[in-house]
Amino acid sequence: MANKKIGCPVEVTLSLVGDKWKVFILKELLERTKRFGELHRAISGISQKTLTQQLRQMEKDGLVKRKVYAEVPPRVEYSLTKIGRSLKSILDAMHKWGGNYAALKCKEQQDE
Amino acid sequence: MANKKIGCPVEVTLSLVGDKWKVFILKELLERTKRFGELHRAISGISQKTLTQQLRQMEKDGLVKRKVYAEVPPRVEYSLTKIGRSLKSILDAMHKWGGNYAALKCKEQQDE
DNA sequence: TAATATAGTTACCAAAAAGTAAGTATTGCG
DNA sequence: CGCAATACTTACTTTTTGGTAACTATATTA
Repeated sequence: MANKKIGCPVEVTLSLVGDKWKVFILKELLERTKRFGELHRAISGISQKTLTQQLRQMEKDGLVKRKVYAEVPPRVEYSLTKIGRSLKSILDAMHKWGGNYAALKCKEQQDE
Repeated sequence: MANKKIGCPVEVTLSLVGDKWKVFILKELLERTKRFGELHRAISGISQKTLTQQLRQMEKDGLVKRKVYAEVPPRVEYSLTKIGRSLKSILDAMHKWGGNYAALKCKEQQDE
């Protein structure tokens, strides 16, 4: 498949934050640094496995920083990097557009 | 799953354009109105089935208009609605961010 | 009359993503 | 000693997504 390799910059962005789990994680971490357990409780419906996977990918992508404390029971804190925080503008744009769209659709339904 | 129902506006947006096929279709139709076959040839790697599915969903979502001509062989033209065109700003934001990110990553690699 | 072109649809199969549930590691505490 | 707490990891299963290839419908054209 020719489109498998991510070429276009839009696809780059999409591959980094184009799914709901990453958006949820981003939203939580934009608030503040959080621990693994906090994230798990905050994002209802996500499994440990998926949360770990997404966080690891985001770490690899340079969006998230993972800090492990040498304690028992273990403590791991996740925070956004500068690049990660810069995604806020994208989320804001999507938020604004989505809100607008929902309002339009709502009005449309009432007209029927 | 509590997050299945799309609540947050960001998710609304993501559900409408959060995958590569829809982005590709949007890119083609932002150029101009195109026929089914044109889209199929322009978007390398997409199958007829998937193209149809995505177009139908986008039509349902009010992003795309489907115009059927009563001809044989059949002619069907797809174009963006006003709402569909308004997604350009989102794509542009993603394009800009993605380009920036790629440039950063590229520089980073050279530093190693 | 038979082939052609276009825009699909359908049945079947493969791959990817995500959930479930159980297991791991470690140290402090009772 | 044995249990609690936290952050995972792993094996297995389910769900979702998408591909392939064959089939359809029909006016026009040779």
